[in-house]
Amino acid sequence: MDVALLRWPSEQPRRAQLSHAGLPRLLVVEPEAAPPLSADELEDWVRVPIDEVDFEARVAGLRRRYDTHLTRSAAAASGVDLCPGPVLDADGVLRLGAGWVCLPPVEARLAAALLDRLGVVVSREALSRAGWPGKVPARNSLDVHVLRLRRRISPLSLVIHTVRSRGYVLEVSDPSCP
Amino acid sequence: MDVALLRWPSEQPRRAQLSHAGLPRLLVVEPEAAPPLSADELEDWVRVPIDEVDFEARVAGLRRRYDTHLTRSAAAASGVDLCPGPVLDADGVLRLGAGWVCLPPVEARLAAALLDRLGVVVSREALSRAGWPGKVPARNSLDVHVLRLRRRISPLSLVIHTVRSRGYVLEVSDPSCP
DNA sequence: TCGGGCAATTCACATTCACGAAACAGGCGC
DNA sequence: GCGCCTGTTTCGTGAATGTGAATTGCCCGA
Repeated sequence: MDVALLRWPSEQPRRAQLSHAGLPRLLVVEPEAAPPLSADELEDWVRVPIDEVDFEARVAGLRRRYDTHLTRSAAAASGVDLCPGPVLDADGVLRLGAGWVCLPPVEARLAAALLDRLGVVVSREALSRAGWPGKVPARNSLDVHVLRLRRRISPLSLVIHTVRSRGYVLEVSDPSCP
Repeated sequence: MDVALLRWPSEQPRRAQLSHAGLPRLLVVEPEAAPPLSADELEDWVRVPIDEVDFEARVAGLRRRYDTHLTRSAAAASGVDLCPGPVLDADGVLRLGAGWVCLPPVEARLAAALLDRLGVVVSREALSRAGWPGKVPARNSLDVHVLRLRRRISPLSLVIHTVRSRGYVLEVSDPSCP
């Protein structure tokens, strides 16, 4: 997950979308425009021109706040009503509710592709491209890795259904969190 | 309550005090100095010279975050009893609940880096930088110190998980305090 | 209905590499 | 000198990935 960059105030609608989705964003304030007013910890802003070091510091700060924010909401979800879907962070850690598993590189890429289309069929070709960028894996490699991914994520109540000769579908099977 | 203004990095100790006290603060970064790294939502920074409007916007943002922060903690306090996480003081004493252990310098720095991102993956590179500032330790030095740190903190129900080829995660394993 | 054929699952290795753990040695303070 | 902290060497173990082959299951035509 990365920090979204957008212009302020011209991209205000997108800011609202991101805010609603709970995603971190950095507003680049246009000249003469007033800075945004926000109490959202997942939002920050800069005015250009800006030193590159300072810019990176703003982005890094947002990332760190987002990470701790994810951790907090994962903890909160275990206790109360919040019900975020499965989330795969940049370190290959897949979280759902209170539980988490860490995925090795290939499986992390496969999981990312499946999560992108949660509940929708993902073709074997798309999975091959996602799991092995720049290569074409042997026919069985994908099967085996799907098998291993299945076993690894089953404790999280995540299930990969096969749609014969079409592809695979990732679904949350736990009824406690539709 | 107002936002505290202080120079960075020359007033670093005061920043630590304010951070510990949970008070909002705006760091004024001195010329040529690197911006602070922080995941604290009650902290922000500016580099002078700065437009007065932008400055006020930063202060106002901190105030708003502080207000919502107060509201949240009040709600949390009224709901369930506070459950303080592990704390590492400046003398290298690590406390959690009733127990405590004292950590030697290297392990204290590693623990600080892990505590800073409790529940989140910390890369081996980040840990190396944290544990050995200005040096690059041998491959196994980090392994051995993580091993020693693991053994030292296990009585406190603190666990360091390995995320293979990515880093380490510190977690509180005691179910009495999630 | 039966069997061929294909798709998918599963197992059984082999290889490589990251990490864990023990043992040892130097240094420093009490 | 003794004990603790630290760094280094060395070896073992397990994880990640790839590959081949045996097995299962489904669809469809004879």
